[in-house]
Amino acid sequence: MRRTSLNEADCPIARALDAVGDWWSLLIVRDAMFGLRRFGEFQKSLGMAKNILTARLRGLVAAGILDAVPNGAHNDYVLTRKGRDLFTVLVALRQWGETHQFPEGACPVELLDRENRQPVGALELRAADGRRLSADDTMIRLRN
Amino acid sequence: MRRTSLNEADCPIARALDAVGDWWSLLIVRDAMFGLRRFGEFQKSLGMAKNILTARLRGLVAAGILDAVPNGAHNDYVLTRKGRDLFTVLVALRQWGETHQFPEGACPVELLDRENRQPVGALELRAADGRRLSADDTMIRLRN
DNA sequence: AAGTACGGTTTCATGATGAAACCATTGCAA
DNA sequence: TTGCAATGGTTTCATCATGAAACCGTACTT
Repeated sequence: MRRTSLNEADCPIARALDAVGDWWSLLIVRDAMFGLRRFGEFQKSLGMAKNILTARLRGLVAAGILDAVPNGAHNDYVLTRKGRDLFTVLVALRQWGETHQFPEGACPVELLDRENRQPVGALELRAADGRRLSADDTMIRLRN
Repeated sequence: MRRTSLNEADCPIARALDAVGDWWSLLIVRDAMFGLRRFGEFQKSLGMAKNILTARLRGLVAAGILDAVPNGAHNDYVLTRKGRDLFTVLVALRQWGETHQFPEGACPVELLDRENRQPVGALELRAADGRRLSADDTMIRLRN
């Protein structure tokens, strides 16, 4: 996959990208979250080369993001807890893409609250005491 | 950069990844958000090849994520609004990396609320009416 | 028994990446 | 003013990753 490995990095962002920072992995996770599970479904949805898909699926399984569960002759690829926890990352990318990669209001896909079919709100970062935080309100600290 | 282009995709996640889905871009943005702005600072921080850094900086400028502002003989690379809005994406990756790519509590870097120096809370997704939402509470819809 | 769909693997050409060398400009010092 | 080093790149080239296509084995259909 990647030439230089970041899985020893101190930064959790770097380590996260080491697992899912390539061109395809997050799209596979997106499709898995939508319900796809078969090799052919992913391949058709993503239009990617089959050998690359094989490599990515193996990588995601090795990373503990997908489980390969035997089903008949072949495997179903289903998200683990770790994989499902990428939901927030996907939502963040989605919301950024909606507002910055489409003309105003032109994004044809919406993420809705299932209960009342309304668009969801923007992801929010809050302090322990509940205040909303922006980038400037935060800082990085190295532990000990 | 990428062999197959996703900038025509309907999915905002795909479009987002088309801009920042490669190995280095989000790490550059992370560093820029931390305050780095000079070519040499990025190169030293990331340890990446200079020609690749050149290509990535150009790509990020072309995508409107960084501005190249002349400073003396050379450029400073500073985040645009669009680039700063990637903060949420970075926080999502950070939180996922903290919990899943390190042993429990072993992540050496913390994101703090600047005001009271406490760790920030987890990113939250909420419905219009304020309910907290998980993946299962949401659905995708194609507009019209 | 033959055909077809599925889930891959193999092969090969080509594009992206990375290391190293190279170069131009600026700042500084002798 | 000349020389030298630091900065910010660009060029070159070897190597790795990607992608298209062909191929293959198994299972299910007819």
